[in-house]
Amino acid sequence: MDHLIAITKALADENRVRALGALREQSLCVCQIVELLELAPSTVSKHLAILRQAGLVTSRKEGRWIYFALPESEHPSDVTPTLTWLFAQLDDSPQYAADRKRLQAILKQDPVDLCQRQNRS
Amino acid sequence: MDHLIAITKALADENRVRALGALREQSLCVCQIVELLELAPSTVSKHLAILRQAGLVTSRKEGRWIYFALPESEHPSDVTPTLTWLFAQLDDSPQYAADRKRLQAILKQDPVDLCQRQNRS
DNA sequence: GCTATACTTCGTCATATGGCGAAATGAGGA
DNA sequence: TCCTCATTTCGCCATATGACGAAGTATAGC
Repeated sequence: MDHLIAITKALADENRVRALGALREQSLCVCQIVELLELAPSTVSKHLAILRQAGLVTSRKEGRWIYFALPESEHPSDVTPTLTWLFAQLDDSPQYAADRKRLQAILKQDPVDLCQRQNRS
Repeated sequence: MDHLIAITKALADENRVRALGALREQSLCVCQIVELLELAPSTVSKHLAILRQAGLVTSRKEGRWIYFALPESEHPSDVTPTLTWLFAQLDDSPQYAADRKRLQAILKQDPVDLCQRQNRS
């Protein structure tokens, strides 16, 4: 029950749901999610930590960057049904559609530039 | 998206999830859910209002009693996939098993007695 | 009508949550 | 070694949430 509630609490925030939606197609580094959600890096970092503790995302360090991704579906503690349900709910959402579109533009930019612009402001 | 977040927020509380689990088999009046959750009637009422606003339960007045139930699966705004997912998650939960057992005992009691005992304390 | 009572609404409180900026961490490159 | 910089952790604040009891609503029964 504790794990289930950790999952539902993690999903009970629009920005965290949007982050999951963004990770549906590919893994992303923090600065790309910061760019999408337009929140402070520290805030996004906290959101991602909550998602990770619930087992809804994994993170992998690659040099100075940390990439977040959805867990492998082969993983034992399986949150796949949860994500399947969530994405089904998301498919009709205008917010999700808008995020997908904006994400395409973000992915075209160099992550280095993204981060530097975020630190400057 | 707003509706989705209303649903996830409604599910982000253990007592509300337990209430949904209790309603899986049959509809219940408020005093029966009060008895199960061991919370003040006013607290339970608020929880049920949140579940109702999210469309996860319906309520039907019958004399002095108000019965809560899961929505009919034929209903247009369908939360069935949500409840299906939730119950699948719940099936392995010891808390859910314990609640089911306790609920059997509660159902054997006269609701009138339940309510009167709750008002007395 | 009046009373009893099942439930909801209101007011209040303690704690949880989500936001930010400043400081800490840790890996790459000069 | 020292600096840069992507990310996290910390400290703080405003608001949201969950709990209760008291007061309000509405219905059954006298």
